[in-house]
Amino acid sequence: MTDQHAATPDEVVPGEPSAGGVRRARAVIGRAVRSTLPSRSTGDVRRVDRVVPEATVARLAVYLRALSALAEQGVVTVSSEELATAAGVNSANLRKDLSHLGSYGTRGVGYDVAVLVERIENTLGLTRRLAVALVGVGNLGHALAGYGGFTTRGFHIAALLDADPARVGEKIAGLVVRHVDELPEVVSELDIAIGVIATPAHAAQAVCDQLVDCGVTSILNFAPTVLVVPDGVDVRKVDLAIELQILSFHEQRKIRPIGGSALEGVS
Amino acid sequence: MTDQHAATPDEVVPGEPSAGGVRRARAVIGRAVRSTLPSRSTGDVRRVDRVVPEATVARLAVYLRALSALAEQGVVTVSSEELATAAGVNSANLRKDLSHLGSYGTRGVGYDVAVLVERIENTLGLTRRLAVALVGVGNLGHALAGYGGFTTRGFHIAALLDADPARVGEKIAGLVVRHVDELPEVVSELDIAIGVIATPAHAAQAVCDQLVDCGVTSILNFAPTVLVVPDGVDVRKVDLAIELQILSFHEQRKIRPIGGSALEGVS
DNA sequence: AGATGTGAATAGTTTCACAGCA
DNA sequence: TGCTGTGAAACTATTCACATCT
Repeated sequence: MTDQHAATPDEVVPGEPSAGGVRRARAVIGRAVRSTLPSRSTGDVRRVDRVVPEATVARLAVYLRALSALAEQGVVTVSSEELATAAGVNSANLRKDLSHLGSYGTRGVGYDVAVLVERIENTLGLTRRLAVALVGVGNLGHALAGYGGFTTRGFHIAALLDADPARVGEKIAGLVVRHVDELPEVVSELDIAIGVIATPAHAAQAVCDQLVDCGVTSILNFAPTVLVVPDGVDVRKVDLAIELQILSFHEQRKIRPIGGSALEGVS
Repeated sequence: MTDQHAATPDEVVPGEPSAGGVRRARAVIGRAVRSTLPSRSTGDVRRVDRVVPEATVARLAVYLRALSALAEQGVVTVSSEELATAAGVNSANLRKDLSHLGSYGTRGVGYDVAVLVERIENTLGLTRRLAVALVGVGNLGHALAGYGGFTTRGFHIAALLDADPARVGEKIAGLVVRHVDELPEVVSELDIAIGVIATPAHAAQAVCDQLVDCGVTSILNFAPTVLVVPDGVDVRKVDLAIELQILSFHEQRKIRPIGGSALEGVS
């Protein structure tokens, strides 16, 4: 199924039951995902069918970042309390999350940072380095191409594409921009696993269709549009306007009436 | 929820119960928010205390965009089915969402597009135009400054700031970059309601603290860091690396074993 | 008829609280 | 003793199914 997702965290645009062959992307958040995991980082063969809830997956990435920072500082062990604080979550939530990956902590002690890093990287599939194609090198795409975010572990931008002939041939961040019509060759030659759409809204669906036709089944969409994709394609969406509007909603709620029985707290 | 939130939906990094005075940002997604609403777009005085769930708020912004497109096409009425399709959600979900704003549909007919637009804009607080300050005009910040996303209804970028003296004075998108130390004056002079952090990770917490000190209580964070903020401050986060890692997780799950009892679907 | 609005059922997520192990 | 791992409880969200109204 497909995932149509609002970043955001949060985020959070749900799926829809099927109608024809093509349906809306399923919500990334909300459903647990069956996962076959090696049960230990030692080379044992036992495999356990586990379920990692969507909400947990999103947080694992956060834990991973916090753990990497700890590892750099030479920290060897963390308690759930410490790591939870660093990640901004409740410690019980963290323990529950980690329990979905198996038991890797030591009671009375905590978690071994290195072991946990490896375990999470494995779960998220970050041992491979997935090739990313970025379509649309306008304002935002240009910035994304040079942004450090992609060079994080597990990904590399392998190709830049644009529909504008004037931009084709331009060199950005060491890559030459190719025409979007070359997508089929680019995808197969470079083994593209993830497509990032940073085009204007009106072009996004067409680009998305092209990506899907080329066999790309994971898409990150920065264009302010709902993408329609076939089953089996995951779409996540990052939408500035929506984030701002959500903040606006809460901002509005903060304004206290003058004689003020203020709204209790904000939460 | 403090919204420490992944665009994405997913996002979806929860808050944490208090510990000292300063706690983690509360999760934006997950808790309903009490909202005092005028009950009709007619000028009647009746006010109803309603609750709008967080998940609903996030979707209202999506509905709004779809409705605007419909309005431009001259469409006067939509059914929940049509609008739900355009927004990529289940129609029952949409109806439930809208029911939180009151009853604005007509049975047997559908919803009046214009009425619904106004109703949602009101709920999201988009009648005011909130002033946004963008801190960090590096790669990403530069792009955001020029990006159309902010000029969406309800917002305008009022100030650009950076810590790098070499960048101060530069003119971007019609605005002169000011030094981040001028934040207090900038915030009060321009009545900044939302701070956008597009700095490197290591600078983000300091900038966040400055914003909060200046009285800004809504923050959109593009830096890959968990921000710690006092109660009452909302943080939403857009995190590229996390989005990619979530896609990676699902990508990994798609790979079928060769003799393959494939994993059934992906969901 | 046809579509809304909503109670009830279901599903997913977070938090509590504590048993159990190091 | 201290911290993990986890059942159970609480809460939030989604979907179904249908009464209700135009």
